[in-house]
Amino acid sequence: MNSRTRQDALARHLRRSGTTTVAELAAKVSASRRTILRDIAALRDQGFVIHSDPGRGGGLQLDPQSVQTTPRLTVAEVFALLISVAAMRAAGNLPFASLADAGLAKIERALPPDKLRDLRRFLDCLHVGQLAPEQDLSDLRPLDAILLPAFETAFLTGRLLRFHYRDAKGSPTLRTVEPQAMLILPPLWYLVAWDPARDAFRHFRMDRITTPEPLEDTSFRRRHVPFAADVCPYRDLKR
Amino acid sequence: MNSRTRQDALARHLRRSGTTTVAELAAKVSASRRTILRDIAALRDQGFVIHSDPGRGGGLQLDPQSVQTTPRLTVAEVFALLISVAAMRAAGNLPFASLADAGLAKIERALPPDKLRDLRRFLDCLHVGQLAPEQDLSDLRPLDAILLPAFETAFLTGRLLRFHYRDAKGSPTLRTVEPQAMLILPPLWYLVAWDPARDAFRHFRMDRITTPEPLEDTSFRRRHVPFAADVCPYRDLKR
DNA sequence: TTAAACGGTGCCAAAATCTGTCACCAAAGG
DNA sequence: CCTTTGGTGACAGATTTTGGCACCGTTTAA
Repeated sequence: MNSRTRQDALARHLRRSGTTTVAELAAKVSASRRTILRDIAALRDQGFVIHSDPGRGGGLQLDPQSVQTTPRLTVAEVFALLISVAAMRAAGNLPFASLADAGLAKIERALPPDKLRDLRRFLDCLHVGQLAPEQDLSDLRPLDAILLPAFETAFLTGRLLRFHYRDAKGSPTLRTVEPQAMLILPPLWYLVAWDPARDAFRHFRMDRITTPEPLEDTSFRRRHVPFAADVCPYRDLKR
Repeated sequence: MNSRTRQDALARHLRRSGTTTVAELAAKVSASRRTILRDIAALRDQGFVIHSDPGRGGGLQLDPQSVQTTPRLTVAEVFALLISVAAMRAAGNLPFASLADAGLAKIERALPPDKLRDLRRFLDCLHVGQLAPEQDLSDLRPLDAILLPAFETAFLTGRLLRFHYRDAKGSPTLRTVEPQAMLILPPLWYLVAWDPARDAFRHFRMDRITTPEPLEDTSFRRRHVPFAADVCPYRDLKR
């Protein structure tokens, strides 16, 4: 057994059983008492707080406060979490927001710098507001997981986006547009894009978009997006 | 230099510089070519995807997709994130929910088992629904960060909770109640509790609660919470 | 008071592992 | 053909880890 894996095993055993003795641990991982004591010292160096009581009935005890959770997330999962929280802020007052923010900030800090830049650029295209109450939500459907990576590449590399769209009346069309922004009006999500075929801005409800496909063409320019009532069904648009 | 720190240094250098050769890395950490190649193999074993091109102009290239971020979160932050997402689900359809869920599942898995049990018990007391539209939201205030730890201890250890409350008319009272459940009707949060002084269930809007204080008394019992319109201003209550 | 059970430290030799060197192979490009 | 690049196997020496030992301080029970 490797030195590192043995120390991990010791930490796991300490977490499970409230109190243990050095002899027990030695039997568990089949190592000598001396080695266990050295490993305990190493764990303490790594920041684990391990109380020890000498004498009969004594033993080792891991302070659970000192154990930090270190999940391993992929970049896409971090994207999804941050976008979700951005949407939640739009929904109203977010309880315990400061704690959740602290957690998200830590998650952000762990991103590699290029991914962090991408993330900020992506979130810059995100606008949140409150939906006007008279909106019809009867045909709302859950969003497809394919949308996120497609939108990511389209926004980050500035590509034309082609997709099938089913409008409010249910008639399907194939669109090829310049993606400019995303608008969150919970529970609805919109893609705000310039439609070259119509020479005008259009907003597309995301749950009506299927089979999105970023094209090779990156020749279009960023435009100033007019967030006005005649373009999007929003109320009180704010960042 | 330690074997592990050297491998970390190599990973860092690979992340920064797009393409590198073995010879460059060897010069960087002043180790032999053979050692570098062994370290590269170890990194690949650890899950890093490193492309390699033989021949002139070739070299090593780290696939950024394979780099996982490993933030260090405290238990309270994980609580806050999970509660926030529970609230968000209540707000409507959650975009990219499957990805965010995968991230949260990883975060949960990294929790120590006793904390995970606590978390599940706490979330069991959480009920979400949709607010009836006629509700008055004019005096909505952000929640105090002190509430979360107080509610945590009250629910997990089953203690009486004492707090100051300011009702809809603005008149302040001091309450001592048995906390039974939490109700989320975005953007409002309610504490559902049995009030022994009135011998009945009461719901308290959380943003009207100040200075919560868990008492020593743990003698009360869990009750069946009636989520009915006459108790809570909810619509379509669902888990 | 004594003895046993517990954590903790210093030391040293044996065991295990890591490292560098060397020879050599395969692929790519001139 | 040669050069440049990654990749593998083998082996001896350097380095680290490990286990055993003696010993210390504390606590508790006999």
